[in-house]
Amino acid sequence: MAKSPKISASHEPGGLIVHISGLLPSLSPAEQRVARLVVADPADAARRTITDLATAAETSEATVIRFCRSVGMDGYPQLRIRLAAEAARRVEPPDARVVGGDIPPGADLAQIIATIAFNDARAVEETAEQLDPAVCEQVVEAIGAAGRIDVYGAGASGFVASDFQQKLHRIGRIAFYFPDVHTALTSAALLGRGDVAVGISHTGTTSDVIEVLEQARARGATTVALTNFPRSPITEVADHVLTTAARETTYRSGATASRLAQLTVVDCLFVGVAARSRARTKKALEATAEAVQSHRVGPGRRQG
Amino acid sequence: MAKSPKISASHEPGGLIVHISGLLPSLSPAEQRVARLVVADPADAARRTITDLATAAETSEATVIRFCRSVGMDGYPQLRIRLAAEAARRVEPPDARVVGGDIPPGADLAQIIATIAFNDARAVEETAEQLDPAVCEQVVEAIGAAGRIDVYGAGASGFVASDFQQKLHRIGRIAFYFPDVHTALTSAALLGRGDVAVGISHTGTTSDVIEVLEQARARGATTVALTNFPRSPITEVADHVLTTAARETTYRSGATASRLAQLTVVDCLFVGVAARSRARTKKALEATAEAVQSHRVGPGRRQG
DNA sequence: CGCGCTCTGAAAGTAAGTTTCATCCGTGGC
DNA sequence: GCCACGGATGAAACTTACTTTCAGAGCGCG
Repeated sequence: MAKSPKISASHEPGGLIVHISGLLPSLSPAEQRVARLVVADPADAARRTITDLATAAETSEATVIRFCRSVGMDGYPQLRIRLAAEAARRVEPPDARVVGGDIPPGADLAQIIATIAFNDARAVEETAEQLDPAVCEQVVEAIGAAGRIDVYGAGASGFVASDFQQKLHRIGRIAFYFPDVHTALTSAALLGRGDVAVGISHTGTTSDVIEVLEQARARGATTVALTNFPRSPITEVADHVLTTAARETTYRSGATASRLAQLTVVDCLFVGVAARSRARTKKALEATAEAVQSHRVGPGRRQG
Repeated sequence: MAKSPKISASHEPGGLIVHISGLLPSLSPAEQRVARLVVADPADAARRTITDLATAAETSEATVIRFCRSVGMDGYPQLRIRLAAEAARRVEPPDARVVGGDIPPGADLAQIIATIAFNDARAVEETAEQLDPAVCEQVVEAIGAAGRIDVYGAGASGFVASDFQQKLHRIGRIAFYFPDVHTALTSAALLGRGDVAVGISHTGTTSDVIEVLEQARARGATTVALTNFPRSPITEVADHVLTTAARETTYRSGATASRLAQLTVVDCLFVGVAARSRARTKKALEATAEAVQSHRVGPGRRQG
């Protein structure tokens, strides 16, 4: 009874393979053949059935089971699962990611996708990391208490501005966005104390947006700038500056990465504002959700 | 026939869980119960035997097998192994992150930011992981060769559609976006062989977009759908289906996460198309960059 | 109201995993 | 040299897990 062939492996979640190769010399010849197969290619072993593996190791199923017990598993299924898990974990590092910014000319689409996703995700994460919660808080406060909110942005940043406007509108705040500079200027001229103006510009140098923000500030509104560059001109006309962290990249994927970063910031502000007044917000959101319901088709089930 | 209930999962080494949650709404009730258990705790599911899992989901083994097939697996053992592998890989967030998606009522802004950023970045990464390069390739080909490209999208997806249109336009492709359904329908009616129509809808159930895409297809155009749900109605009128992988979240941050995922896909397509014809693209990009230069202030670099 | 449809679980059937046991083979005692 | 012993091994019996089949339930539709 004392002769337990089972060597506990439960305490080492990570090192199953190592564990097995350590035990290898202490195993019987037939079990060693099994062990070698397993160590050589865990993922492959995990895919095999016990009969399959036994055949490959030129032995019987019984021996494979004995092997499982020898390395501390209850049975073959458990070994399989542990192997699969182990294999998955150790596959990760060898992915030579194209971390740089630019896409190599000869890249295939899979590579392009990986690169873009990496950069995009990175931009989002890094933006969040460097966002100053205190500044956000102030902005949220200002927006939450504002009589009216104007959001400015041109070109690519215009989409984000428009998105922000729509979000605020959905939770019942009075917000505007103007695709046209002149209209925006006019609107800015009508702002006053307690109102908020948000200017979005990736480079922070878009003169249209700066001008409008300046105007808003002159009228007494609280101004907020969202840009990638903390010392760009737009920051000079802003009471609060929020920055994104899209690396300087080429025109190619950079544009989108910075957009995503901006959207993330906008989302944070939005949720912040929404969280400030749960009840009112929820009601507004439900109302708008219902409004579009009739434009949805079917139950979304399979084969129509 | 082409319409197999099996949605290929073989090309996505990482995104099984995401894949499953995307498929969730298209599954039958009993299968959904199984799916939810699996998504909620993949590692645990991998440990269970099929009978066990069936019992836990209050259904029969047969249903579990059906579920396996529905998500593209050969059988239960394969699912188990894939789940184990997946679970192992995602052990990453051992920190008590608010992964669920929803924001707790008492959360402070820093927490909110962390949560949002995490979910957003996640959506981007997971979308890229499960994107099928082969399908992308076909879409890129089609767009690259198209006489004309129409991009459709309503509401939030409209921003993305518009973004895509603008991108394509910037590299010299003839692309259109219509904020209005009727105009879009009219345009779709004018499409023909060799043209491409792209429909964007997160839920895949937006009737306006589906109708327009259907129209485009009837006219002989190549149709592309971009949605989060691989079996939603919109996929039935599309020649190529691209999916995003934003988890089902509440309206709050979910909306932005799905937007980011969509933008990432659009960006991939864009870069793909651009890469197809470097020379022409580059010239077009430089020209457009110059055009907005006069609207920039100062030296365009940081220190304003 | 009945037809056809999908969804579902019970039960039968098959394959996988586990145990048992007889055999083999090397070792050491007599 | 012969025999008893014990671990290692695989064949076969056995058990459990997985898969398929099928009939009934429920639902939408004409």
